[in-house]
Amino acid sequence: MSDSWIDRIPALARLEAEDRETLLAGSRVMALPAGSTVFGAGKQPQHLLLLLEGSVRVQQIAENGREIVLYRVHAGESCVMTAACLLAGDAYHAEGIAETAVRAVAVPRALFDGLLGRSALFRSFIFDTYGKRMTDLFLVIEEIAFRRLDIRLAQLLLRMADGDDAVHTTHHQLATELGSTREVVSRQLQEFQRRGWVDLGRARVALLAPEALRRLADTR
Amino acid sequence: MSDSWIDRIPALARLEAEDRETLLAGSRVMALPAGSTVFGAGKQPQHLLLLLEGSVRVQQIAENGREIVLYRVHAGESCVMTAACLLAGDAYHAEGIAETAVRAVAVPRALFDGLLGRSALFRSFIFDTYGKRMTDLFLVIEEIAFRRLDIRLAQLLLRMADGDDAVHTTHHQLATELGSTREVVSRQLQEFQRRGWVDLGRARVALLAPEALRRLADTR
DNA sequence: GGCCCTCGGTGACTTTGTCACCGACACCGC
DNA sequence: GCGGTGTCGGTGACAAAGTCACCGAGGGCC
Repeated sequence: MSDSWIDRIPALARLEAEDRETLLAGSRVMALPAGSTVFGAGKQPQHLLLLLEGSVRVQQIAENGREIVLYRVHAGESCVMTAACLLAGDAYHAEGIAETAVRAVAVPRALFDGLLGRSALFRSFIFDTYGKRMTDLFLVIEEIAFRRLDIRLAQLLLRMADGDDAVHTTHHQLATELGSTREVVSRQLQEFQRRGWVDLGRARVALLAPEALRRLADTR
Repeated sequence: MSDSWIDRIPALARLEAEDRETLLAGSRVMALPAGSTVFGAGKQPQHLLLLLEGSVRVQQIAENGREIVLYRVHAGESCVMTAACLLAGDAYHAEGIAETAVRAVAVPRALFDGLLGRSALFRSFIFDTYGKRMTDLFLVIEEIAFRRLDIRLAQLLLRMADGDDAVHTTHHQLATELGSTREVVSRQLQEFQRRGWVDLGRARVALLAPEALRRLADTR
């Protein structure tokens, strides 16, 4: 039991030996290719997912086709959405997509509930993520309801930039991150380009003046 | 122990005698006047709240003063926000306001965690509310990001109407429910009035043609 | 009556979203 | 190389929503 997947999740590495054994014995490690649908779209999961590697993008899709990214689940985190909708028996209103190849642990429902009962550590691990997701959603609401798009776009570009100050993403993807539409994002990017702040290519935005973007991003 | 506040919460009425006693002994019933701030605005609570009577409106406020109602906690429900932010140690991003006079039970943190461990029933009670809140937030995001305001306003009016097809609310309050602004709501209401669907008075909207509003509310 | 605060109406303007359409580019098979 | 096909992004015209500044009407209170 010395070197198992449990040690990849810091919050769980300190589980008591007994709980650790139960978790290891009862759960199953699975691999998912990039782009696969982890949950949602009607599928009713029977497991709690713990992410070991990769990241999962959770997004909502409206019937008119517009999408918005809600939050991301990263390695070492649990996907409480599955837990909540599982235990509450509620239908999904969002879907999870593997952004990269993903390795995850599937914990069956009964084991999940049992561990919640036995281990205070496991409980606080789960509740932590819960609170985090909640906070994420509050932030999303605040952004789309109250903040200007140009400011949010500037922030997004800075956040997504690689070491060479370039963003390799389509306008459509940027729009989805912001809960907006391609046309609006395109026009805003053109405005940035007109000001000499960025250079636009196919599925690529080069940041020529990150400081200017930063100034905009920092405005209230 | 025959007739206590626990019996007001159906999900907890079936708690085992022992847990029931612990909960009764360790928690405290409190009363709050209408309009008081239940949580938020920097206050860090040390209790989980269970609502016995009344309702609490949870809303977010931006620095520019715009507000949006996120969800409501009703009698018989727990305010998991307090729990989550409590256990995660996270700061509040929302505030809870008593809409009516409120009677609630404050469960200390240690007792809350203990019960989570001992009682599967209590766990599922808490997780149910968690899932419900999550779903509420998804709905809010979908609404403000993707749905037309006139449709949402029509739905809101129908939902808030009393027995006489009248809504006793200011335009500002309606705007807060929708995450919009007073001017926009005012103009939309005037459009409804122009069509003969409503009659407007001070802090009052009379629904003259609920069927017409219903038709609008039902459009995709 | 005078004061003050809340409530709502209004015009001019900006920002954001929608719709329909178009051309440029990349990849693929031949 | 050539043509086909799908993705990507540019565009104009317009509609919906939000912003700003200001105004007047009502209602409670001294």
